[in-house]
Amino acid sequence: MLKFGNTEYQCAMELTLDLIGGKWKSLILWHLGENTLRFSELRRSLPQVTQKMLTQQLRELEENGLIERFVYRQVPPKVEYSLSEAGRSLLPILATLCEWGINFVNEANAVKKAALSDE
Amino acid sequence: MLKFGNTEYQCAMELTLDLIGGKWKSLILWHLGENTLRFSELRRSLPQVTQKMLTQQLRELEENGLIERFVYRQVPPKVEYSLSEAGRSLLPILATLCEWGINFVNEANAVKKAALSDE
DNA sequence: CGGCATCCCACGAGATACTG
DNA sequence: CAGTATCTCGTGGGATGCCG
Repeated sequence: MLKFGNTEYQCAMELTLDLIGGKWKSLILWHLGENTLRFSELRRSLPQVTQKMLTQQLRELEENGLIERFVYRQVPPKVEYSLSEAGRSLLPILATLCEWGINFVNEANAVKKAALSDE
Repeated sequence: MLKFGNTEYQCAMELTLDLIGGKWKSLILWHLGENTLRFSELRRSLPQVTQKMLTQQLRELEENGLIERFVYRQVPPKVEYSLSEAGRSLLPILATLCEWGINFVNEANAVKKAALSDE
């Protein structure tokens, strides 16, 4: 039995999904990568995500200590986001996941092509 | 640019999320693991997921070739689910993800305890 | 520029009932 | 037992407008 915050989890996968399973979270983490990005840059690199959703997911990621938020006290405002150390430790795993995905579709497409040329 | 089915993806992470990013998908895959489970067994191991949701996610996983579904033609019906080869190839990555999650909360809790004893 | 606050709708998902 | 089908409701999330 695992505990984090005020929630208890039956298994580690549930816990992990709460951390990075949000609709856009892993995509955000992945796009941040080793970079530090301004809010507007992040928006541009994730056009599918609305501003509201992006803000919301960023807040949750920050709360859980996966990313860091740095506010420049100036006008006009400037806010930068970057991965925390914990966030960075996740990057290699996300990279593996991506490779797996690419591999998976490549094989799937290869199988389909072979089937077509059989007809 | 990647293509799978009739969808095009800007980046591999998007593609991967479409495959396993569904609300319960990775949890289902993880619980299946090396086992073959009947529908009812799966339900019992995932009490948070309603029957409707479970069926739906299973269908999508099957469509994408991540799991296999075997129907025994008998009354009462019996249906078994197991990971496909592609699905099994994902298991090690999910395991790493779990470890990361455990590690993450352990460190977070340790930090919190240290802070408390400082007061 | 980087947000909240508000309004509002669509659809995700639960509950229930029925079937091969 | 392992599903579909139907109805329903709550809320996730889009659109818009305002603020430091």
